[in-house]
Amino acid sequence: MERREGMDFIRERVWRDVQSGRYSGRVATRFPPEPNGYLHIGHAKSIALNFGIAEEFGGVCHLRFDDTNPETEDMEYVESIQRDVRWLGYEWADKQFFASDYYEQLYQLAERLIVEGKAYVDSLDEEGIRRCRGTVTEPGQPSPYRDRSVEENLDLFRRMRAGEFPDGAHVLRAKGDLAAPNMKMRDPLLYRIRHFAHYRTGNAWCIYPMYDYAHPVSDALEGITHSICTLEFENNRAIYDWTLDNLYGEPRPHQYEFARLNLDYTVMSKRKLLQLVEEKHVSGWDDPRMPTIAGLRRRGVTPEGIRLFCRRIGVDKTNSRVQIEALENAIRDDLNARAPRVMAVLRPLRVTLTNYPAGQVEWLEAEYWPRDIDQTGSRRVPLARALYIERSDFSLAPPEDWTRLVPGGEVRLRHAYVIRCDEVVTDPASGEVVELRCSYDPDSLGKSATASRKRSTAIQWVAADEALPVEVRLYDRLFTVPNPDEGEEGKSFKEYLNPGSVEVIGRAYVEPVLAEAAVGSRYQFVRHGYFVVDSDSGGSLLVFNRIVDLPDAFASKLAGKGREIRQPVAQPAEGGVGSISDERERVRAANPWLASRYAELTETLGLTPEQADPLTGSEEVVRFLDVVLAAGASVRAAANWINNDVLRDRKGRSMAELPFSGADLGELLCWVDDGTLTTAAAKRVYAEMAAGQGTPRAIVARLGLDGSVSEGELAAMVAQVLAMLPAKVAEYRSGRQNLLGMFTGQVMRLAGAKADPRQVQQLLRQQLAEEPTGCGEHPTEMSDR
RNA sequence: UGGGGGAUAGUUUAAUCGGCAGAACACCUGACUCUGGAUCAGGCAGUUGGGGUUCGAAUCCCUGUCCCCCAGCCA
Repeated sequence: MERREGMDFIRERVWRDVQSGRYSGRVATRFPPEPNGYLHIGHAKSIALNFGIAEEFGGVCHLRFDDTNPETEDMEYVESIQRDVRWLGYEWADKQFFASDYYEQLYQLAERLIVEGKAYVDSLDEEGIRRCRGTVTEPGQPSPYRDRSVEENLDLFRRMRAGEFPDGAHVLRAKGDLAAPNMKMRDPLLYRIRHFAHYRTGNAWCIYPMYDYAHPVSDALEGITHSICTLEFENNRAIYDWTLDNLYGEPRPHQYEFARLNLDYTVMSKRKLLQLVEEKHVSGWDDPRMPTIAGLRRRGVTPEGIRLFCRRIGVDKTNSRVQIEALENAIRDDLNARAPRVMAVLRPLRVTLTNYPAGQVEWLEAEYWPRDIDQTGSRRVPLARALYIERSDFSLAPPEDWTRLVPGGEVRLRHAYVIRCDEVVTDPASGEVVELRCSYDPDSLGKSATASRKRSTAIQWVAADEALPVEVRLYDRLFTVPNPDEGEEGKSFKEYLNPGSVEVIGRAYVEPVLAEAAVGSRYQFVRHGYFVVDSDSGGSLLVFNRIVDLPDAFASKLAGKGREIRQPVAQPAEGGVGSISDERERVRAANPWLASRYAELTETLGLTPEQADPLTGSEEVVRFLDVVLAAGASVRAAANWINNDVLRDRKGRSMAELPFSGADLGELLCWVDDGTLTTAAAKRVYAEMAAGQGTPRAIVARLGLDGSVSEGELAAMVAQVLAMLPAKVAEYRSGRQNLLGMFTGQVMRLAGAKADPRQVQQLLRQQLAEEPTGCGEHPTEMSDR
């Protein structure tokens, strides 16, 4: 783990914690599904993140079932989750846990919170609690039960556990802050009464902990270091921290949030997926159109393909929607190297080779792999007088650039002969083409194409009588719109279901060699896509699922353009009222002294309103400014430095808490004003001051910023930098002027802050302008001039 | 509306805490090909708007805009 470059923000956090020894170098993550549904591709992102981090940092990842709600959870889901995580290629060994195993500890810890006066039993009903919670703009009101004694709370809580009360009679709540702007902190619920048999603990409990309480404690119990969850839990972090700060000390687990995955043309919420299953819009959780892990597996996608996809989409905090093409492409990239090629005809058109002897069958050698795949192997394919080719490989009226078969034209049968279409037989009634009568060129087998045949495509085919009839299921996106969750007003996501999301071809033909294909084996049907043998195969009938099709450059060209481009939303023109500056304006309106100082700054001291505004928002800032000015600094410098640097460092504190005084800053600014220090040097000094490293005078002395670099020294450093970057120098000379900033940065790093960047740039321009002495290809030699 | 989070090519994302805006997918050209696949070469295209500080800003300051989350005894 040397390089942090390219790490997502969570890995970077973990990396820093490992470096700093925050957890003695330990890394423990967890994947915490609730067993109330099947895992989907969004979970795969989380699984890859949590297990991936554990692998990369030599840590562990726990599989924990977050089962705190008996009403929705079930063993079936536990088993499906185990199966899916394992299938994705992750191993948790003995690190499998259940929140339900912690019920007793959770309960004891809750009693402790009660004893410490941090939790209470509330006897308000659901409606009452809701009313007392307030709204996002109004604070909540305390429940009349909030001030019960510890004894009473303890007694009630124990009787809750003992089953003395019906559902909803009481709850245990944390004593939070009812006025907290974060709604989650307004006395969050810790326990509720549920007389409901739990799938693991049966009737042992009738009170169940809430997520916000059970989750952090479970993390702590297991020694988790980094608790990674999705963005919608950001507000819950406050309770997470509250719980663990009260029950455990540092080092303790901390929560980090990332954006969940959204995929175009599908839905990703468990509720909606459950609906699709229960209402039979799909055949089950493992319907090949479902974004579930089970569905993807049935579809024929490999775990490696899914992991490749997860790697490519990355991890961030930005809400995003990933294009379905990204998934499809990862799947293809994975399958390309592992699926042998075979021929299949999905929509057959009969071809008779008129000059091929009836009754003769010729078995031709055919490679399984194209040249560019590093695998070998072949099978034999039967050729006979009667064949099928793809209907779409023949055209009576071909579009421009057509390279397949036309009347009178030739085409290569893949792995076999070149044929010519001599006659087209049509159904007199419908006009439909029913048969092609062709002649083959016996001399064309294995011969490379002659110039005249060069532009023909090699099409797939099967021998009509020898081919194996199979069922083929072609899957397409489940929904007709990219985001079914956000359709028109009042429309359910189900109204966007794609009626053509599956097409079953009851009788397609494949090479006889596939007769022995096992369930789950994957092939590329040449020019069609990747297919897998479905578990519905049985008896004499094989069933193939299309996993993903192949890009078809010709088809997309014919269709016109590529995918539609989403228009960015137009931004309304500016206007409106700024809240922070508004606030300052209100302050000034109520404070004549501030108002007069604002007027003075703008009218007689030459500041713009934008500069004067932040300076006059409070009296302490104005007083600070006065001290800076008294020390002799110019108004302009004082205003800029206070606005851009001091106010940032003060954030959330008072001016008095700054580790330096106005006089210090004034002194520093004087040196800038009179040229003693460069701006760059002053920034450096200021940074030290802000870090509490002493007075400006002391810092200048300590860093050796007094005095200056001689022009000669500087010129030498410039030359040295240019010598180290010959390629960049060449680029610059050929016109990439914006490299000057990079050169400047390099020299400044070498010279330290006391060099004047303006002087550096002047020297750089000079040296770079000098002609490369006739050795443009060897710019290294330019260094010592 | 209070609070929390977010905004970099069409999409998903990098950029060593102020110094070369880089990649992948998509799209377009071309080469190659017994898959209109793959591969290879090239191209199009970006810092949410406006001001400021600085030699230099995606990054710092000010000020707008847009998007997401929170008022379950779900997780």
